[in-house]
Order: sequence, then C-alpha cells, then structure tokens
Amino acid sequence: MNRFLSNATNRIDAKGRVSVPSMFRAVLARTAVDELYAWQDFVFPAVSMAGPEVLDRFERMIGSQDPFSAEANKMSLLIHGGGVFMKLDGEGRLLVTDFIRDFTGITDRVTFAGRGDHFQLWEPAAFEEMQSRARKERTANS
Amino acid sequence: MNRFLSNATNRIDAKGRVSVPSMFRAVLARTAVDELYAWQDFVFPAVSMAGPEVLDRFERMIGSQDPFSAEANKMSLLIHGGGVFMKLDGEGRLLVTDFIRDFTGITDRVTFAGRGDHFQLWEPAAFEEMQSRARKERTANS
DNA sequence: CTAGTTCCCATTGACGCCCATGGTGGCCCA
DNA sequence: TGGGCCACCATGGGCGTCAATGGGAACTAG
Repeated sequence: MNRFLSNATNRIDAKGRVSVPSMFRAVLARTAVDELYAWQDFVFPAVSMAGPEVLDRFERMIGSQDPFSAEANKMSLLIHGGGVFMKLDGEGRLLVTDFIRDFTGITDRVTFAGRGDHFQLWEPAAFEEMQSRARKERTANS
Repeated sequence: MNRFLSNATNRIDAKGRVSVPSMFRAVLARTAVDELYAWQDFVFPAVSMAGPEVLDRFERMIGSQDPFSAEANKMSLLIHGGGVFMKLDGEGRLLVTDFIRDFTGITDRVTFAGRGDHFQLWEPAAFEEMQSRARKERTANS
C-alpha cells in the first residue's frame, strides 16, 4: 500500500512522544522519508503531515504569482513559516509539541487519520465527532 | 534541507543578543555565510535576513521590471538604501538592534520564521496574529 | 575613562539515540 | 480446531549530546 488509509489512536508517553502507526510508517519507508513536514489544516483542528515533497506542490502555487505581491508574501508566510519539521526517533515516534497541542487540543492521546497522500493528527474526541457529523451530512444529502 | 523552513521563538538575553535557531544556521553554513544582510519586509512588520547573495537575486528581479515604476523604486530604496549588515557571534547569536526593534516591535522575544530563500524576525504575538489571519482568508476564498 | 561589543567559557534543560519490557495477534503444528 | 510459540509493535525509561542561554573578561572606539 502506498497511500495513508484508515485510522488508529495511540497514547502519548511521559516524555510527550507518540508512536506513528506502523501502517503509516510503512508508507513513509517506501519513499525513504525520515523527516516529515507538518502544517495546520485549513478547515479542521488537525495537523497534517507528509514527506517534504508536498512542499514542491505548495511552492508551485507561490511561483505562479508576482514574487513581490502581498498575496505571494502571505502565502509564503503560511507555507514556509507556518509549517514545522518533525523527525521520527528510532522507534518511529514523534514528539507532540505545543505547535500540535495548541491547534488540535490533544492532551494524552492522538488519533492518526489517513488522508491519501498525507495523514493527520487529531484529538480523539474531535475526530469522532467530525466523522459522525460528516456521515450525517452525507445521509441528509442523499 | 537547503531552504529556510519552519519557525522557532527564542529569548533575548540581557545584552540584547538572541540565538539564531540551529536549523537556520545549518542552512547558512552550507553556503559558508558568516555575514547576513537584513532589510524590512514590504508588507509585514518583520525584518528579513539572508546571505549577501540575495542581493543579486533582488537586482535581477528589479531589473526585470520597469525601472521607473514606483514599485521598483520603492524596492530599491528599501533593499539597497534601507538594508543593514549583521554578523553572528561564535555561538550563532545576533544583536537585536534598534533597526530591528523599531520596525518589528520586538522587546524580549523573537520569532524566527523561514521564508524559503530567507528568514524573518517577528514579534511573537504579531507573527501569531498574521498567521491566523492569513489562514482565515484562505479558508474564506476556498 | 567609559560604554558598547566581541570573544570565551559555564550551565542546564531539551532532545536524540539506545535498549528493555510487555502485550497482542498471527502463524504453525499437533 | 485448539494450544502454544514467535514476531512485531506500542510503550517505558536511561543517558549522552547539543543547542539555547547566561555571564565574565578583554578589547576598542569615542
């Protein structure tokens, strides 16, 4: 499998670390990624992560604009300055920093959710609620 | 990594010095830069910094525009006339001068924000606010 | 002579790297 | 089909290293 799918919830230890599910690590391993780029989701209270190659995609968006425009400046502020690099330890764990905690509300447990080309970190209850809400809306529409 | 990415906040000591994050120093080291050029951002209350080679890039950029336009004129004024050289000490710290303080509002803490080919110094609260504002605008547009 | 600055060295707290443990699920074999 | 063995994964914790920070002393310029 080469995409991030399904979800899993893991506990944060006393040092603030949490294991990335082996399922996701397997996906990362096949692209030889040892460093992750993390950014805040634009809609949900979740932090997204993927290999650094996602930056290329983002930067193409910036590159198509006048480099001195306020718009390009703003976008660079979000993409370059707003993201954070994270490194996994030997056991495939990552440190849950304040950057993650503040934006997601995560305290002692993390829900990892696959999103195809990237995955996200959620506060477990928030993930549950968002899921059931999305389900309900789909039912109402059909 | 050969670009300035992510962000970090450091404290200014009693002598007015602040450590440049090691992440950014690593980027500078790979181009053997020991001197930095600093200028004011065109849009935000932030001071930008990079190795002197950015000057070449700016000049090409300005040269590609109408040399008599108000924009090109303003840029040259800010970059050529308004810029300042800065040097890091042995521990990779820089002196937060009034040039920086006055323009950014920085007092005792500095947020360093990566911007790809350069990085910026922000007053922490101002950075937070700009960041969330820019994100909100993007959400509204999409 | 004084104030600002640069060069060192000390401290400490965070983080990276390593090894240990335990639990669970899968697999094999009887 | 049931039991037991084994491997893998989540988790816990020790320890060394490095970055961030603090402060002393030499040095220079006004």
